[in-house]
Amino acid sequence: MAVFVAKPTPCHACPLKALATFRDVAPEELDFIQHFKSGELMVDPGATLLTEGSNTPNLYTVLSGWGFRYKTLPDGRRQILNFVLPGDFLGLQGSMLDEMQHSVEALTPMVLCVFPRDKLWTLYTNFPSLAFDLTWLAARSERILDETLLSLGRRSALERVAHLLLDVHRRAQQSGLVVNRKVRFPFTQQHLADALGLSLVHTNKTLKQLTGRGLIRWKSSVFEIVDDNALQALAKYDAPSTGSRPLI
Amino acid sequence: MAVFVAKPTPCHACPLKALATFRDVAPEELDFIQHFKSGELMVDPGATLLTEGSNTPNLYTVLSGWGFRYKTLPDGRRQILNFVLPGDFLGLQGSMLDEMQHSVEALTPMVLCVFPRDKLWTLYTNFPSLAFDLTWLAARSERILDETLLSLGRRSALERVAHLLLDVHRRAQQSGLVVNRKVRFPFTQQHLADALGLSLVHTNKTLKQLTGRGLIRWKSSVFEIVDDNALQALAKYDAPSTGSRPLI
DNA sequence: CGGGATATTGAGTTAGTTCAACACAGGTGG
DNA sequence: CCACCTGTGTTGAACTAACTCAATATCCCG
Repeated sequence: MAVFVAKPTPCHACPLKALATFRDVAPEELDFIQHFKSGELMVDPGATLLTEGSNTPNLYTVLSGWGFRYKTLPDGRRQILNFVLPGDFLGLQGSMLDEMQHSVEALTPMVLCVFPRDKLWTLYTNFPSLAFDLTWLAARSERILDETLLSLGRRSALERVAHLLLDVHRRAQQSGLVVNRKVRFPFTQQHLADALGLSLVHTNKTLKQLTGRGLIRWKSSVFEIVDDNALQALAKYDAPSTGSRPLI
Repeated sequence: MAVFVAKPTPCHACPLKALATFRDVAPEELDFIQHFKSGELMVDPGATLLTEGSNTPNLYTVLSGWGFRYKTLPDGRRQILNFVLPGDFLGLQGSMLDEMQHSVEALTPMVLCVFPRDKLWTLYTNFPSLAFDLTWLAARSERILDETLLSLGRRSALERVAHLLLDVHRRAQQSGLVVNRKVRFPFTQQHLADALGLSLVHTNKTLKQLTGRGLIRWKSSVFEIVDDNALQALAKYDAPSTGSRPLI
């Protein structure tokens, strides 16, 4: 299910550091992060690593693997808020406000960097640059949510599917998961549907349409964008530029 | 349109401090906020105070008045991301990431506290408690967006309208705008529709239904919740508790 | 009192849903 | 190695929630 490792990879060998999108970290910042980190968590696919209504004592950075953040209604309807990829930061809401109001589930095996919440305050007092990074991360996910909200509220199914695929693809690319224009998508059409606010059937038909028009290819979990320009035009997609992102 | 006042109300007389939901601020924090604040901005209804794609040199706290945050698609479709009430903080995305990706428009005359972005870093280095507050605010708006996303993705029109009304009502209450169970709503049904991802006509019909069932009253801009319990049950509404919020 | 914005209502249309059947793939046990 | 089983994907048909169009009513302001 989920295994905690107290003696993990040291931060100076962090796999995320290699990625182009991350900002340079000063040695003393890295030292602090290392000190802040209590261990690593390894999670199996399908496991729930954060639960709505509960109260985690930890914060997490995703080192590898995919997951998704979601909420449910009492009768079981599920809305996926966003997919979680390497470099994403989890659990801030639980630490800042009183409790987590969403859940997170793993789609693949995941490795997470674990930070105890009670050391969070030292981060704010001793490392303003990292505190700034945390706010930066929060602002970034807010922006992503804004964009998703626009999609669910005002884009047609076709535009919506196109937009999500473009966005997931771009984020996967930033995490170095796109090889030779191809990514392995670890989620099902049901996950897509729940992220898009559509039914499974209609999601399927819409995907079919995108494939039929020669815009994408998605066969046995390998996904590829065939006609990037056409897809972007259809989705009214603006690639969000954010500058380089923090490591923590 | 918009007038900047350099010599405004001092922070120790801040109208927000009186509200129950705000946390106590230490005198030296208040001094810093005062120092951080460069003036006040008075905005007329209908004026756009932040524009998508632009780059504000300022951050704002809403002292009084209503507004809304929104995004548009190239063909004009508009999605209202959330309504803006006193105590809300604006412009963080513009300061953290490179540019604003949404706009903000005033619904009533608004008074905003203005903070220059270039002093933001001193806040992080000198006042970790306030830096923490900023992250707290970002986490809070993220939570609100999560909830909205669940609504747009998975709630029916009736549930959705009910949910939004409950939420706006609650936030208005926290800002001290609810008197005798009644609030003055400064927005039109078109605004509601754009916030809900529904058409104007359907929003109207749905409101009618809520009124007909005796759940709400909304006549010449005065809004009132008649049957709180029934409305909450219908909306599957969970009142989010956050503890006390920061002043900045 | 007139005019523009907002709200209301009915009628017809459609995008997306639900239901139901079937196809396909991979994984397991006999 | 095959038969089966379960989860996922695909497709058609019928249905409906929400949309668009269009006309009318009401409100507010100068």
